[in-house]
Amino acid sequence: MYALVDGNNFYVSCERVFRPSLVGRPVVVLSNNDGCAIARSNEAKALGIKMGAPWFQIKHLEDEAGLVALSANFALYGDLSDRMMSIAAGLGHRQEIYSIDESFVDLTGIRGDLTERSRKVRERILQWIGIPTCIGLGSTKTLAKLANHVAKTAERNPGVYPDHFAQICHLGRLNKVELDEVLAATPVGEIWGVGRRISEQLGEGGIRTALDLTRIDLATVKRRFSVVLERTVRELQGTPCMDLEDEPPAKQQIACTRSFGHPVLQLVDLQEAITEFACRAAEKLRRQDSHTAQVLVFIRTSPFRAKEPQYSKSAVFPLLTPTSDSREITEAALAVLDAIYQPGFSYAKAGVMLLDLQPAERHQFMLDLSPPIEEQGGAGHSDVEVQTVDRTRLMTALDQVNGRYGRGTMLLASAGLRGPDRAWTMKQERMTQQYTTCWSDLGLVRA
DNA sequence: TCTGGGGTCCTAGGACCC
DNA sequence: TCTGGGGTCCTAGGACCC
Repeated sequence: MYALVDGNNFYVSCERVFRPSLVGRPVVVLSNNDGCAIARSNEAKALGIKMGAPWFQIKHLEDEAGLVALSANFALYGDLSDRMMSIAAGLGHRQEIYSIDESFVDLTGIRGDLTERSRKVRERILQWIGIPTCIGLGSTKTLAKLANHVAKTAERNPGVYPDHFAQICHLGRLNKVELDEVLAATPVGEIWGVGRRISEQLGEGGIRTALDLTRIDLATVKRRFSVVLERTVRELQGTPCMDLEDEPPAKQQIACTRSFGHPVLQLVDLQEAITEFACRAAEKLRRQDSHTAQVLVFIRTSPFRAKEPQYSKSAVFPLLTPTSDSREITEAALAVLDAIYQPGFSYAKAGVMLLDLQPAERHQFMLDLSPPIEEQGGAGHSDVEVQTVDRTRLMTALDQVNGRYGRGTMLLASAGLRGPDRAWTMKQERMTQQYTTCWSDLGLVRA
């Protein structure tokens, strides 16, 4: 049996912890650059605001309906997520943190009333952290996901599913007839792994509900769609096909990409941006103890400004010796930028991606074809080894300084020294405080 | 005027091998 | 006129997730 613990409207709930006046009001959290809505309170959903709706299209609801919009405060959400996850972990023996607001918990070997146990964990998260959650239980991860959907829907839209499923839904306790009723009430597009495209195609074939999907022929699914969808159908039928991943595998690629706050035309501005993205990506790379062998850079204009000339280009720089050194990665990235930059365009977005990642302990040295150096006396380390050690220590020091005194305390000169005055700096006009991770942002209590 | 960021997996097709 | 069989590896693109 698996449980899925999921924070309700997570980013909005995080903001409400420190600003209780937002409870009961329509609230959205906006993406970087205050671009579009990436989290909505129930009241905002009731206003008809869709996931991903551009802010400028819903801004009028500020005056008309009292809508509150906030800039994304990821430092706050990440910290509250950690706290929520540590309590959710107590539900069972093993936990997979699936996203910032969701975790699967393996309930194998847990005895007693699982619904009651889940309810207690839910209450503890609500009381200790302040985040409301829903918990779904099922015999496979896909069914636990479905159960979670049922729990959330029953809480928000009475009538779709039986009321007692609100907040906690244990599908494992249902008999066949009851389970079929739940499946029949669930549109196929709500199933984990069935997106918009596949949902449309299934609909054309008359498959509209989750129940229809469980009754489809497995061989046909595999042939007409893929092994991925076949696995989803099996899981829906109660056969586990996906394991819990309690130890997250190392990432296979690492990216840092941003849309700019203003259009960027000058190469020098792009160079600063690419330097920063490359250094951030390199930092993430070192955190997981990997090296990269390929650096990809892309730049592009805005596809939304259709009247302006469009340009989009990316290219890869292969590194002869895999590395996690910010200087080498930045040098490669800037070389790519030079090669793909075209003057005369208004650039809207750029990014750096590190590909072909490998464990740092695997060393690939250059084949040295130069003539052997005459005996210099003393054994000691070879030049290559000394360089590697120095470089590692330098990068460790860099990460430690920035970790302790804040991002950007020590940086490469090509990142520029203009700080927030840079042409491309993100727009974040509605930012809340970093209440839990920054001393100067602590909340004030007025007596 | 204003439209996010960061990932994963699978498949088809081409290049290449013997 | 007639042109095999069985592989691997890589890449681009599509689908999905939050």
